[in-house]
Amino acid sequence: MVARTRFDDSECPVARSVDAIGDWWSLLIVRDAFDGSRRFGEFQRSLGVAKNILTARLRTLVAGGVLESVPASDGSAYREYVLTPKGKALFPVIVALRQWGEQNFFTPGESHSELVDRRQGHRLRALEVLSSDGRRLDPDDTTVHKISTQ
Amino acid sequence: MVARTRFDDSECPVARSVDAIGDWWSLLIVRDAFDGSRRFGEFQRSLGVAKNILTARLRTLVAGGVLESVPASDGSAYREYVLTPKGKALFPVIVALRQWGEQNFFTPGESHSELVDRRQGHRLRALEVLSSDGRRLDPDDTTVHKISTQ
DNA sequence: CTTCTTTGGTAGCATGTTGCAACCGTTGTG
DNA sequence: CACAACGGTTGCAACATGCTACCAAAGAAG
Repeated sequence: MVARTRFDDSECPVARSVDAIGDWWSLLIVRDAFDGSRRFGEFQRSLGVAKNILTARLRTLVAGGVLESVPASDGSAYREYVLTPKGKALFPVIVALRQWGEQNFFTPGESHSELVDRRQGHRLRALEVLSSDGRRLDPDDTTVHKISTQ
Repeated sequence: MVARTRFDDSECPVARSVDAIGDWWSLLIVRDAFDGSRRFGEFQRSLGVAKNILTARLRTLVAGGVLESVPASDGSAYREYVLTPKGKALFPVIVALRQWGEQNFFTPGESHSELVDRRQGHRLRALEVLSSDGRRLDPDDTTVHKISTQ
């Protein structure tokens, strides 16, 4: 599916997002980028992914405007991969997946990595889906509308 | 990767979530479930996915506790697939992907489906990542901590 | 109760993608 | 200058995907 079936033409934003990211590896690359990974080798060691796959995914992410290839920050001749603004905008997606995982796939007390507020070292507040006037919304409180924007 | 490489043993909640969902089709199935699809045929027509793939994905999602197979609500002998509480907890993930897609992959004025507050018909508020004391957090304001919970 | 259609799959096969291991040029290091 | 590390590329085997055809059970029509 990754390369053959495309959702680009879908009018569902979820489908376009999914298509733009590419596959799960790509999402984990983005996660690592949020966690500070920048270099090819860092991603490779962290993920344990085959190098040819990593190469392909990094290329896709750069082509899709999620990552950007920049000169290495340490002055070496190598390059680094950093999140673009579009990539950083994936933050809520990663946080949402992280919180879902924490709540559903860890037994209480089981060790896991944790995303914390840098200033206070505290865990983040759980994401909330809110209406425009600030009410907390459950899935059942929402409905999908086919519209022309305008 | 979907079936061979497993992230189950990872201590990163994002990886476990990704592994639990399975693949992109599964996520789109979940999206459709949020949008009201319940029957095999509904998912199949909506997604255009091959039936054997859909069969496999539905099974995985049921096995993973995301969906549940229940008797059809219309009294027929067929079965329906509905979100479990764990599945409904994916709501912020879907909303986050949707908002990212809306903001990055549609030209202003381009038609797309929209998730609205059922009560008022308004668009949802953009998801915000917040600290425990309610400050809005950017990716750079956070850091990943390896901890033992407790 | 008989036939036709819909539903919800399964089976087999061609094709595409993934993962692995080996290789390789360039860059950094002692 | 030698040697290791980095960042890939290539080829191949194994696996997963997508397509089409097929099929049994259920529902609808008469």
